[in-house]
Amino acid sequence: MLKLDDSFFLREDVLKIARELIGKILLTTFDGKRTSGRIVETEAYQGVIDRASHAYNNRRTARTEVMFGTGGVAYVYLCYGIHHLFNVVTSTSGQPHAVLIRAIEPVEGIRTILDRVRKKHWNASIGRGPGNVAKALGIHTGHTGHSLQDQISLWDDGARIRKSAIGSSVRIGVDYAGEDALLPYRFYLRGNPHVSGRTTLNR
DNA sequence: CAGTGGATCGTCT
DNA sequence: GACGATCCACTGG
Repeated sequence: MLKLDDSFFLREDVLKIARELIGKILLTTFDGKRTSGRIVETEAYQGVIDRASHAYNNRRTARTEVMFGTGGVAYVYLCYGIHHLFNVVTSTSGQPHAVLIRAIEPVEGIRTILDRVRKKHWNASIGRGPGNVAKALGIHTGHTGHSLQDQISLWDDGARIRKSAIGSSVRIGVDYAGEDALLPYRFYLRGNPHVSGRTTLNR
């Protein structure tokens, strides 16, 4: 296992980073409980020029400020009052790019994960969808701004994903973004049961 | 499998 | 005061 260091996140090409994160391991250690999952679905949000992004048009607020800072940290926000959505902030200061982690296939700490999602038995929906990713790994809005080298970290475990195994599509739930809603900025591991979204999007 | 509606609250206007 | 980078339960085919 090789930890992804800052140089991975500081690059400018957020689409490339979103694609490369497919197959990587997202690991958290909270209260001595270690849980991890393989990333099987991501979405890129391309800063100020992307109408789907919270940072569109240089929109700086207390909430979005962290995206304008240096990459390699977490941006977690509350959606619909219920769901905590975890993003990886990328690029250098001033370029508010981010990658939303939309689905994981759980790897380590299955019992802890089952406790967190209040399920008794394993099933393929665990880790499916961004709200469920954060829930399974214990990530919440309080982790915004935290470095991705500590309690939350990303790893390359050596798994090699063929380019043809990664599909792309439009992003989910961004209808408000006008023509930017049509951009193919969502990436997923083909055939993986933990991937979210309609089946027609996942071919 | 697809479509619908309710839950729930921080954030921004 | 409106709404959202969602999820689940439930309906019908």
